[in-house]
Amino acid sequence: MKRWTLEDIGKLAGVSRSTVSRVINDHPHTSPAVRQRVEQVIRETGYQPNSAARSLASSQSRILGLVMPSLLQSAFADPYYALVIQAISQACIQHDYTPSLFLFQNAAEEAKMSQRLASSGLIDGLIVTADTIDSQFVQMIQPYDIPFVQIGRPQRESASCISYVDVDNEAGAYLAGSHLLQQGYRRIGQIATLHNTAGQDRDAGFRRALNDRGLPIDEALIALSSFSEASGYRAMQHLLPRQPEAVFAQSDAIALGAIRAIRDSDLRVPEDIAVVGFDDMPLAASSSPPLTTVRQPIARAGKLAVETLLDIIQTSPQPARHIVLPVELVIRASSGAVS
Amino acid sequence: MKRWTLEDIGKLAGVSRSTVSRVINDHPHTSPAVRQRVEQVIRETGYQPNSAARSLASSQSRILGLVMPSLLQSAFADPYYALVIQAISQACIQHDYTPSLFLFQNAAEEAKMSQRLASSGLIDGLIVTADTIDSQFVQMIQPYDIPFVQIGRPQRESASCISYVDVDNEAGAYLAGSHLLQQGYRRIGQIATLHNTAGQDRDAGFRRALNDRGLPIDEALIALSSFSEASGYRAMQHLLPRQPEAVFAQSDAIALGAIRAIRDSDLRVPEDIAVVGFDDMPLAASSSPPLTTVRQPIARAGKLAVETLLDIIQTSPQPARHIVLPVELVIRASSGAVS
DNA sequence: CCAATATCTGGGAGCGCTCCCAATTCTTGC
DNA sequence: GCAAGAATTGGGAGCGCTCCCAGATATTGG
Repeated sequence: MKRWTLEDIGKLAGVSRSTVSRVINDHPHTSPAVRQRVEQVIRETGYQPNSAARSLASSQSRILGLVMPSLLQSAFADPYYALVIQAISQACIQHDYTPSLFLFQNAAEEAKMSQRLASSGLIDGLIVTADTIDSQFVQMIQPYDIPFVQIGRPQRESASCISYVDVDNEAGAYLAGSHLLQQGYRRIGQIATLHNTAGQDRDAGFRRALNDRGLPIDEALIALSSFSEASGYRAMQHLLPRQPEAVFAQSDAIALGAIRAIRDSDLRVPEDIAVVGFDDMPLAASSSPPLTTVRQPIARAGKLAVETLLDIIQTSPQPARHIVLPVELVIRASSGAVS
Repeated sequence: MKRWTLEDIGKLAGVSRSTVSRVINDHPHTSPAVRQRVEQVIRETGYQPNSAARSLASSQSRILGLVMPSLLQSAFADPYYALVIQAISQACIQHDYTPSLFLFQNAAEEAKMSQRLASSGLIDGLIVTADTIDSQFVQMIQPYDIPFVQIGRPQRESASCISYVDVDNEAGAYLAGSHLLQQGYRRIGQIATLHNTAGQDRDAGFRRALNDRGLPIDEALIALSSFSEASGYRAMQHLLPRQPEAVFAQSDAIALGAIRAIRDSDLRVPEDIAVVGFDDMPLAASSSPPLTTVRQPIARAGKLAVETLLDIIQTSPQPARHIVLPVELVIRASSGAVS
């Protein structure tokens, strides 16, 4: 297949380069007859404009970068990331943008790439999922003027000047905690992940739920974990001797691990210990028992992140956009509310 | 931050555009003194070459596309894909290439994008994970002359002329089957996924293992499934009434679903039914019981796919490269071999 | 029917690089 | 000490597009 150029197509259609360009970019001031003829030729030749030339001339690449800094091997296995990636990829394609993926293993890689990402012009904007407390990535790209949006709340100091799309983790955890209280449980444990902002917010919501009912927080019933099944299992093993009646796990993966730990000790869910998760992953509905959990709209968040970023690119970075999506409690068997 | 150009850097270093270009691209014929001066200026300014201009002039983008056609929402949740993506992203960055991700939902999207991917010059090469029997994607890009590598064996008709990186699914399933036979099991079931080539190969290996021991295949003990936990659960439910002594599940996700189904029927693994999986996902080692499974080198396969693709790009598409990686059996508790 | 305006079209300039060739400078050998 | 050759360096051309302006053509009103 020949590599056609605008000029070629123009010649074949009997018009100039510029006219073909106008047709392709849907600019006004082209007569319907000409437009049709050109479109015909484009269809017949299978012409595709050269993206490099386009980028160079228009100084925009129509490529969006998705950056996930310093993920542990296991952390990335959480289906959460797969869903985020999928949603963003979808949204990009829908808006005729190309998604590029940057998964970094360590700070050195981040540093090396941040400059390139920000100033080679390869990428029009960045979506960053850097809500771990110690991630430096956002600080590294802020000095550059590349548009970016964070998924998840940034750390407090910088939150106001950074655009982000988040889900209402605090409210979700509040719902989860309140639900367990409503079921009559009093010794309620939590498996928490405090090294990212989502975990902190969920922790805050959980505590507020207990406070609102006048229940003191028993710190011995709070176990720390990372966002993985195995780590949820371990955390639950620590909690078991303290005999909680119920546990709020900060993610579904953690909840699944916790359930496994409970069953391995020959206890039943929810009869002996009730469990609530967070995320509503596909797995949650079909686990044994089906998991009561807080549904967060991951796909919508991803889509909104892309659209917010495009808005920033097309209009102006100021003011920073802050979007917080509502979540809902999905009640299933694991919390003892349904048989 | 100013957007520097080669010309700017040249002026600052007292040399010409061309010399700076030579330094950046590590071409020979530059005096050490000049080279050092230029590198100094580049460091001070933070200059990054404009990728669009580079692509246009050199007609290569240093972008690799990763295409995953028509994945169901749930299929993508399988950590397998996350690991593949991670490995490929890593390998790209290592080789100074940028990975782009194309997840397609349906055939229409595939058709629309295949042409663009193949002939806009945006992408230097493609890695395709299209081993489902009915995927048309490979056929759609074959007419173009864009280099591509498939992960997983292509369908028979086209396998010889397509470069691919695969793992030895047949041998792995043979190992799994033989292992169960060696444990003394005779009524051995299989949960199979036949709509992709990996599943077919695993099926063949499993059957060969049984055949080699003179055991007839009981088709009633073979249940069909897709690559998901939930679907493994359902398949196992079908198998349970037939009372298999052991089950070979074609993936770890399926195996986990099967184990859940077995336990939900108040049977034990491995005492009542032994289970072997395939993949050796991170989860497999820490499940209850730990899963005997066939370890496939996903990260290595991803890395090799990238490197094979780069080799094709840099040298020639001919002859087609065929790489089949060995797998190994990892024996854990679920097959009854260890206490 | 022609001037005035609105609509359409063509071509020059330029985006920031790479590639190539010619010009310049530096070596080296006899 | 000077020619022949090798190592450096500079600048033109061009990659395929977009953007803009000027010229051509069509449309309208008086």
